[in-house]
Amino acid sequence: MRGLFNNLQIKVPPQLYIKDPESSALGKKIVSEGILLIDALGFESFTFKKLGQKIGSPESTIYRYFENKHKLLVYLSSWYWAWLEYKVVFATVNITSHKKRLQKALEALCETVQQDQKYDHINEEKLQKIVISESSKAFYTKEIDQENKDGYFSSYKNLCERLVEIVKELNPEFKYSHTLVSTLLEGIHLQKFYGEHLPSLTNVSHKDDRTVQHFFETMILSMLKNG
Amino acid sequence: MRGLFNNLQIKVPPQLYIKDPESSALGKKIVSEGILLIDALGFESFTFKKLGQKIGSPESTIYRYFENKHKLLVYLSSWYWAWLEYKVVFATVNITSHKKRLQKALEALCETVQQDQKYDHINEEKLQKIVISESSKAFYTKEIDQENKDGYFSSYKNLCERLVEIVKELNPEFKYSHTLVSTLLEGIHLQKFYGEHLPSLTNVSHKDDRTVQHFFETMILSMLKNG
DNA sequence: CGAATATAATAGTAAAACTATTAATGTGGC
DNA sequence: GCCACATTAATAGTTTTACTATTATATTCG
Repeated sequence: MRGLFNNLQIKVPPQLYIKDPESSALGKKIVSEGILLIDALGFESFTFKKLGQKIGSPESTIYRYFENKHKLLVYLSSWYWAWLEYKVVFATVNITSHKKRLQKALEALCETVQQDQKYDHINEEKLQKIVISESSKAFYTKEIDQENKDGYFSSYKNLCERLVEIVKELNPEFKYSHTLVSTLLEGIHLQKFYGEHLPSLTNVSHKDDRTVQHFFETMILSMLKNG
Repeated sequence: MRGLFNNLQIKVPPQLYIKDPESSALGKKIVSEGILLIDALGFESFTFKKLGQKIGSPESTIYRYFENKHKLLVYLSSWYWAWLEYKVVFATVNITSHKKRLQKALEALCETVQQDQKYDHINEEKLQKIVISESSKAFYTKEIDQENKDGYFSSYKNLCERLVEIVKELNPEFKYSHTLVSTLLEGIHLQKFYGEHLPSLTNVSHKDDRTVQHFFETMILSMLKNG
């Protein structure tokens, strides 16, 4: 995927920020250093004050870009989902075999991001780590219904729809394509997380992308055949 | 499942509490009112101070039972997993057909708990809601490796092992039984959560236990046949 | 009944999660 | 090049959270 997106701007729902962080150098710095700091400290210990110290700005400046750290997390997750959607689209374009399309999509979803080629100011490798370990906190809140209504999760939904299309090509009769796809997406991250931290709950070992991919390919193909 | 466990004590790893909340009336009140309050406020807004006000005790008293609210959450989750394990065991005992055993286990896992029969002082209905929306926060922390080493997640692992046995009966050759079971357990909760809050990501509707059960039964049986 | 233990009542601290105010700096238009 | 305007820096302040500490008052258990 090297350099593929150099001229593409990933779109994130604007209700997630106060001022678009892509619109200034400081905004980009907030995002790029924010990723590094959340990855280093974990979301609970991450604060705007610490981020301010890291980038040499007062925390009040960061508040002019993001209402609070929760919204920053939703923003980062959305960016990741939108980026993944592009990866899936490019990986499957021009491929005609339905099965091959599924396999290519799964490969894009399961691969552990390498640090060699960065999209602009964003470290996708660390962002992926954040999404794996922190992104569920973005929707397990009491405000989810309102935030959903306000479109906070549209990037994730877009990715899901994209994958539902690929599933439906293989079996248009299948009744649970959305359930299958959402189980897949969360399942991939869960298995990677377990592989690293709770190995007794999984058969995949750390950074073993192939096993994850093979498991979920088997899952989808056999369900579409028998479901 | 009415009254089945009236004389059974659910065991939770003792490293999760400072003083066993089952050992005093106040401890039980902390747990029972804690469940209600976390359900009402969400875990982020829940504090020991608010819980203290609700039970008429100072927060310092609660700290003598639980080190912090994170450990209370791990305690509650562990109680739930241990309780679910018993449910699965009782649902499958004396059943000889391997397939029937799986179906009974899935039924126990998927059913939405009713409030009619309470285990002792614990409101399982609300506890289940908490586990669905909050329990992932119990392990998505920076301390997971140490906490895992300290045995915080043994109840969950026990439940997984129990289900792995049932899967292995059906196909002893299957290489991904742990991955299958952990995908199942999280998947059930995820689908219930989506059914309630993000319906466009799922084909199950709110409290539609049968669809969830059927989906995962199809998933397991078809994977064991084709994997 | 007395000693240990649990709980209540109260106070206090450091940090988190903001909000507000003013000063300095930069930038775009004329 | 300078003025207007917007952005950022510097600083301070508030409320709440997540604890810790101290002492007084009940309880209970040997």
